[in-house]
Amino acid sequence: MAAEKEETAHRSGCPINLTLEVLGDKWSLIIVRDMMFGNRRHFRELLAQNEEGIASNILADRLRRLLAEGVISKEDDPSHKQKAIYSLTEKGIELLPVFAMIGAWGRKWLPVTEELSIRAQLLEEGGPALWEGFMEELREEHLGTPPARPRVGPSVRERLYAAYMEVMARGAPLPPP
Amino acid sequence: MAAEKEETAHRSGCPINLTLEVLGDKWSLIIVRDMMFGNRRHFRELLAQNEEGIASNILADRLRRLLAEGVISKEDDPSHKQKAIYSLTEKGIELLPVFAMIGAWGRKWLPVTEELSIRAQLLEEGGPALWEGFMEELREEHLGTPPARPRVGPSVRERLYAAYMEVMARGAPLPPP
DNA sequence: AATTCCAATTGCATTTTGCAACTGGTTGCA
DNA sequence: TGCAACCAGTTGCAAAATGCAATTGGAATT
Repeated sequence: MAAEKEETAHRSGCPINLTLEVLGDKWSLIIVRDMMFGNRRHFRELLAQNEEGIASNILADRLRRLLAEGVISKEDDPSHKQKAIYSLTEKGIELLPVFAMIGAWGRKWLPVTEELSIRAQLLEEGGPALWEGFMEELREEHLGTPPARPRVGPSVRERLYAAYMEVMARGAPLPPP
Repeated sequence: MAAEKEETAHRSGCPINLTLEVLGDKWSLIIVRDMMFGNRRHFRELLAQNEEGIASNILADRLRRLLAEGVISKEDDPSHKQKAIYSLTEKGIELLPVFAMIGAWGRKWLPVTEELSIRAQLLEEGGPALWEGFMEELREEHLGTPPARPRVGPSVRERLYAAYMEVMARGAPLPPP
């Protein structure tokens, strides 16, 4: 028998490198972003509502990989025999601070549009306290974890969405119908 | 004449997406990491001392792209007519918090080796105050910015390197000769 | 019974990656 | 002065990844 000692061979044991081996392409984090901030849980939602126009074969491939890496999980939708529900795992939820930092950097240095960067701005201004609140919400939604204490007022996701809508209402260029 | 209205076409104006368009591959951040934490400034250093074994054509291509994106800069080495010195720009230096978060995530969730993750651990424990100190050092080294106030004691880079050597001395597996 | 919805898969052309060898020039040393 | 080592890449080529459009087989809706 040939050797197959471990799961996969890695280029190195450096945390930066290993993260890039898992997430270092142009689509994986886009999908996690849509699940996290856009609350997309089905293949169709991820495909049709994606801002960047991901192709269905790429989406299927990346979902498979993220699943294999334990960043997301997949289960049957009880109401539809052929619908699958994708959820973030704790490993995936904890990518939030990474998104916050990447978003802040992109907002500062790249030609972002206002309506798509307002969420990044709020996340940056809210800091770790807001991140933790959002992660708690994600644990409720994706892991079924009961809330430590009942929430008062709108959720972080609702606040992010409200800010987005407000920018849009102020006359930001409309996204394609 | 055909239309060529802007520099490049983007998939969307989302900060996450734009960052991925610039850095979303398996090598770009590896190169920035080596420049930032390993103090590699020449092509040969980046090529030969790279832990993951980058190929020279990939390295040349990524340096070209990072240069075009303004993440790094390039100048002639006055001492060697054919040596080029690569430096981080402010835009590149400000990737440090992104590295800190990615490193923390990788350290928690991926099979890192101790000797290659000790730096990530120190960066995580040091928090934003340490990051700012390191970024100040990088501005001195790469931008020539005079220090706001003279440094006392070892630099952040020296401290990170000392911790790495200490782990190695404790008997971590040796890297290949 | 027909249409729409669902999560993908297939075929194919294009692009990117990875590997090894090589290039034209410069520098250091005997 | 000559030669080896060093420098920043480039070249050629095979393999893999990506992008696009069309399609699949079954399930829910009307």
